[in-house]
Amino acid sequence: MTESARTYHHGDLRAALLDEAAAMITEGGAASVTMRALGRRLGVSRAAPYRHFADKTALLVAVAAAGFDRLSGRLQANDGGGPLSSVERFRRMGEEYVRFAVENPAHYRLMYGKEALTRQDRPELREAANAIFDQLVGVFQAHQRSGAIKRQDPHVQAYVAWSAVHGLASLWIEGQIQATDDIDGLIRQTTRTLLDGMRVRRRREE
Amino acid sequence: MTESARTYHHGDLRAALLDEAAAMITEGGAASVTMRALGRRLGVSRAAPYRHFADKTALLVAVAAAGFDRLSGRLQANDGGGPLSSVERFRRMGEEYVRFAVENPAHYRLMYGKEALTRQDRPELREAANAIFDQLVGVFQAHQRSGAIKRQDPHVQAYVAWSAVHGLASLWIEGQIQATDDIDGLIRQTTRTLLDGMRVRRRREE
DNA sequence: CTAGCTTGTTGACACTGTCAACATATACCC
DNA sequence: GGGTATATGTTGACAGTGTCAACAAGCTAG
Repeated sequence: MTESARTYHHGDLRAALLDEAAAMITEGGAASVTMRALGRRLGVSRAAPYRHFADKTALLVAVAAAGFDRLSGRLQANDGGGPLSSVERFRRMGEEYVRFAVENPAHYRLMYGKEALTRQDRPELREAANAIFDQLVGVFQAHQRSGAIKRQDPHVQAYVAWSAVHGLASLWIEGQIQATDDIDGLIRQTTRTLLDGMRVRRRREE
Repeated sequence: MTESARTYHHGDLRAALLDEAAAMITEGGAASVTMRALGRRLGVSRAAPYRHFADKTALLVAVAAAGFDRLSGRLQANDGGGPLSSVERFRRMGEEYVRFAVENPAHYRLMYGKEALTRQDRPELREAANAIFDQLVGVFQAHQRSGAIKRQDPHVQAYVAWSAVHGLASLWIEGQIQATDDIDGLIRQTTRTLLDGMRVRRRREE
């Protein structure tokens, strides 16, 4: 009514729901997303969303999956550039990853936290997360080939690095880091410490 | 009625609520905690909890605070031991920290996630978390004094280390790490990489 | 044009957090 | 002791939630 002669059928409610849900998440966190509010905001009835998503969890899973796509795209776009050294590739990847989380805190939480998404295992999300992880593993493999870091299961190295970066993003998002507001500095310190810690060294130490 | 002549007054409802809420969190996550269910499980009416906690968030904050106490206690108990090297102190601290998270996933999530606890700033939780962080900073100060790692703002080092450990715990809890079930191995790799990365080195590199 | 599928709507149910009004037990004072 | 204030517990009520069933409107293929 307010908008251009809205017909009975919405047109593309599914996409609109995903957009609107993402907007609500940004505004007030995942907890603020309500099936009824979604309908209200889109000028549609409260049960309309159920024609497109089995339940609220399914909706949120779809939003999270979209988030993974965006993150993955950003990481890849940032990686392509020129013929970068593997050190630089890793550094950039970490920075971009944390930046995404910092810019989209609620969205990031939804993607990597199980709280809002019940405890159910969602294969779609698992796959999306795995794809990003595999990208990271690839960087470490290249990095090993260049001879800069220890030869060792790159999955383990990737887990360690991912932990550090994810942890930094999480703590920052949850407001646990207050002593400084220099997130970029912390990111640099983190990536440097990781790379130094994985570097080959003369004297073995265990 | 079922229990030893329950009187009108419960005796110590407040403590019972905290215990029961913690139990429910363990069983079904923070989302499964319901004021009404709490009353039901304790044989008390649905509004009774409101005599002890202003609202549900206050209850959960109290539970989270109790969790911080337990974690802090565990870390300290584990630290006291003998005259350990600072390397060993850090290693143990990291291990104990992750172990706590792995053993009490929902509780840990509640402590460090803002999702379940609205976005409000809770000074009590902040303080509790800070106390634990300060403990970590102390370890790094000692570690610097022993000459093993770079002289640098120990807060930064502590943030980097905390990030890695918190990230590992989070990823593990959320089921993101599946390639291996050797959490202990990952903990060791993480702490070693961190220490190596902070070690003093001959040739400077930037 | 009509039959059927898709997408939307409304009514209803059980559940939630929370408040106000009321009831009972305990603590304390004379 | 008696009596009153306070702390603690109870019930009724309200608005809000996710979700389903029954119904309605529009689109699409024959």
